[in-house]
Amino acid sequence: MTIGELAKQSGINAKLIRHYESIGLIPKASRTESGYRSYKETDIQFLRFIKRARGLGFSLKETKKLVNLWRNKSRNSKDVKKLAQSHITELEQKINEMQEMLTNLKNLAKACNGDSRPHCPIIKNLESF
Amino acid sequence: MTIGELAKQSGINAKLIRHYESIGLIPKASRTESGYRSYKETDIQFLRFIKRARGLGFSLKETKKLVNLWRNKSRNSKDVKKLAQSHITELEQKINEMQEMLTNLKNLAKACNGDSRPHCPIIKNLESF
DNA sequence: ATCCACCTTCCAACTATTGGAAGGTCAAAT
DNA sequence: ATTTGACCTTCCAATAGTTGGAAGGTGGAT
Repeated sequence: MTIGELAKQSGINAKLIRHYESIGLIPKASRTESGYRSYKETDIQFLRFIKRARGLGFSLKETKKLVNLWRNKSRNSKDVKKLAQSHITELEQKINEMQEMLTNLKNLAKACNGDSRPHCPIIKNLESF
Repeated sequence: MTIGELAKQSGINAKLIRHYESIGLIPKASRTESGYRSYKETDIQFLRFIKRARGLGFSLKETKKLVNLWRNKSRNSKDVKKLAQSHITELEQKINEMQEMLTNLKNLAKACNGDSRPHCPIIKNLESF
């Protein structure tokens, strides 16, 4: 299976698969005589795992840890949960930050006439609040 | 006023001020004979404006546009509002994405025992859902 | 004269992904 | 047999934003 086929099957494009290999997130692929990367069926599952972890917002480092836990048949679910929990906290923080930005900005935008005159509460607010 | 003093007054550190200058977000500072950057009082206001725009989540490009609108005494508040509105939309999208991640992850974490056994719904979910 | 805190520039790291350039390979059609 | 197009290879760079260090110059006080 070529990298292009794997990309199609996994939903991660070839460029990114090579990149993931280069940073050690995935192991080095075996090669054909001519130097093409060669993959097995199980690699599809592997990359899909990564894609899903990324889809939950895990960083590449966290994803790497999750992969290791996945591989480790004698893992403690505690360790997985801990990882998830800390990511949950991060997400909550970021959401709260952005939510606050959003609220502020919405209030400002509501107060702005949005016409052809220069007066603007948004600018006023940025000038000094 | 040196860059260090400006940094203290504006809340943007010296390194970043130099960087903002290098990318053209702020104009090139005048220099003393020995080559030190030299700033005026009004530069504090300027940098604070930038800091606030960043605090609302505007990108550096958007911030640059806001600076231009601020400078432009014959601006249309419409243009400011448009900028704000598109940023609001971006924020809402990102918040929604992250909120969905958060909800999914919370459900998985709740279902995970978090003990010393390997069974884990989080891993199960990543394997295939 | 020396010392410390500050300033200068340049280069690199971080996170994650994408893009291009320059070149090799495979399979099918001519 | 050769050409074409789609694929593969590596390497280097850009995106966004900030931070870090190295190597060296300057200011002011002791």
